[in-house]
Amino acid sequence: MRRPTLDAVATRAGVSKSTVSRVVNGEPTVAADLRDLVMRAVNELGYVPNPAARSLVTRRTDSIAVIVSDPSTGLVSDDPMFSTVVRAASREFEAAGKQVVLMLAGSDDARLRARQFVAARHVDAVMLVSMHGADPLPAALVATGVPLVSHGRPASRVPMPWVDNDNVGGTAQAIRHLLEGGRRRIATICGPLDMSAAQDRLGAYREVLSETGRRSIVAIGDFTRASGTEAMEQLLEDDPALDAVFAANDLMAIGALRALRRAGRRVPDDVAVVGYDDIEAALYTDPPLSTVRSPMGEQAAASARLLLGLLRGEPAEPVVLPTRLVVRESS
Amino acid sequence: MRRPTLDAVATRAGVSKSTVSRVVNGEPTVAADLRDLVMRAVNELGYVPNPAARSLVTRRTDSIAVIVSDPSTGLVSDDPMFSTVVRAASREFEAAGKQVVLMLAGSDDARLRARQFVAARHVDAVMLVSMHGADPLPAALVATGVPLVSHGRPASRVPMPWVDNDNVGGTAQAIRHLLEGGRRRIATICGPLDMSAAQDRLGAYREVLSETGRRSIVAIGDFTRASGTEAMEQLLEDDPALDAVFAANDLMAIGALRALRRAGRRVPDDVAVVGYDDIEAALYTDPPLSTVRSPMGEQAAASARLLLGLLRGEPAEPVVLPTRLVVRESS
DNA sequence: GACATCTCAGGGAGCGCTCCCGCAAACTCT
DNA sequence: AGAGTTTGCGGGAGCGCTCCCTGAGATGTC
Repeated sequence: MRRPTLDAVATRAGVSKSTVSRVVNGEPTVAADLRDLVMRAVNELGYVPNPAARSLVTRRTDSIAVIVSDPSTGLVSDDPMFSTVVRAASREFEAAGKQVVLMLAGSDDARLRARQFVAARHVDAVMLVSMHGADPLPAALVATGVPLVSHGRPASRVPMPWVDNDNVGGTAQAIRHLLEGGRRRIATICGPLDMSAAQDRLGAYREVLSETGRRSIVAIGDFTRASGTEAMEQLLEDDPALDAVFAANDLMAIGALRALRRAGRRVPDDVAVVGYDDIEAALYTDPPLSTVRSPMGEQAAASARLLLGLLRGEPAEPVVLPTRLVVRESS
Repeated sequence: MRRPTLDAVATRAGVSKSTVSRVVNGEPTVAADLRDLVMRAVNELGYVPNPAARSLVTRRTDSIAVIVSDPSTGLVSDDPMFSTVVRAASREFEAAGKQVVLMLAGSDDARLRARQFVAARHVDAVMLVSMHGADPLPAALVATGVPLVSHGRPASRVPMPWVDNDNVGGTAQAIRHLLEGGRRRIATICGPLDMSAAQDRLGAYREVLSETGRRSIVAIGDFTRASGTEAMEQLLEDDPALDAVFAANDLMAIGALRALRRAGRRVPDDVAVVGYDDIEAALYTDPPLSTVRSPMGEQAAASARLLLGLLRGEPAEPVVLPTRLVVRESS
């Protein structure tokens, strides 16, 4: 038993396919009585348009790919960024009547699939999330001619609009705050350097310190809790006299807190800690974490809106959202 | 300028559309030399099949909806379950060549959209995540006749296979552990009671306590950190002499730790705390959290595999995955 | 060698929809 | 009142693919 088609509805309502199509698509040029007739037939038959047939002729799919770089190695992690960004973007897209196709660009294989998928015009547009600089996917997608937007400034120079938060300004606020608090040996745990957010935050840290004639103390993490712990241990070994640490995200700050606790350092008395992002967990650490609030959900929503605008033919310029320091008890 | 079609490839290769179709779909009944000829034309033209045209005739879409209940009220939260489950399921589906369409079933409007979307056969199958008992969506989806699976046993009686973890066994282990540690007044912070996981965990808590002749001390949360803090404050007020608390998930346990800290109770000396799930954050609390390890990612992957099996026509039975207590320093 | 069987390529219908075109009826205007 | 314009509906081509059917040539059988 097959689902009812436009033709079936037309026959039942005693009108033509064209009229049913017009009614279903909400065109105003249909007489009210005919419209009612058609709607009754639609409801009686439980008619739902076939999206494949529709998009075959319209060349639209009304769906948007959200492509997230996802490390294929290791376990799935509970990255709060993923949840916040994907949800916020999804809400925005769904409100605009667009379907969200989620793709994880972890392996080379997955990236190839994503490329093919977009090339096949399975989606009308693509939103890229947390791409690494070395990733060839963004450039490959630009070549398909599909509208694109990046959540976060792309690390490599690819021509596409993006939305980011003020990484430089936010970091500068954090470091100045530590300096004003009398901290003299301020270390940082930075993120993976092939990502623009990590680069920008590290750059701003260095910039502010060099302005005041202080030297940088850097350990490299990868934005995970575990890497924060490791990096902190490394820092304590490198410079046991450090009195503050700026972690490039909260997850690493949480990891650093653990390392400090195990090393017997008191926070903030011995070492001040400041994170970045202000995820919900930052409120629940002991002591509660000072951090730079980045509007992650807003950034994702703004990226989504930018892309929707692009789809309507509006121009798109990069957007930088403001950040602000939230001082709690860890600094 | 339009994308190349099957016809274009056929003309270029000097064969028929049918042959190109066979080659593209990997059918073995094509002579090797013809196959090479076709593949060369495909590559030269950059041909990618049009998925809409294909699914119009095959009545398959090769995509699967993952529908997650998402509270429309309030901010987007950084629920680690969302990240873990969605990623694990996506990986499984993508490995099987299926696209994942993510839908958030927050508002009634979104639920209606999801229903229509599935009714339109925009997807071949549906995976439901963390549905509430009162939600009419699961039953509505069953009515569409699309293959379904639920991540977590559905709270209401709807006929669909599901994968869950051993909520009862896991909770029982946790409570017995607290009893064996000499705890006498064991409270619980349970989840929203319209969810089966919350029901099962609360039921097992009550069961074990009543076996030993002890009374229940219950506060209700909603699986968020904030609700854990509130519930813990309530519990301390109701029974200041309590010496242990079992939180129905780690997020609420983390919230409870905060309330205990603010109330000046030492963990585990004054109050032992045990959570549920063993999310990564449980390792980073102070003290590290004892918890019941539920294989969340595995559960999601198993749900996905069950659904893929269903799609291949295999039968599907509910699955319950084992859990195990992980004792750390909070108990 | 005659006939049946098998293999593999091509022809073409048809999936369900949109949208252009044409036509008839209803207006408007001088 | 007649010609021109507008409005609303139906007819039908065509989107790009799959898959059934047909038939030519290769292979097998006695």
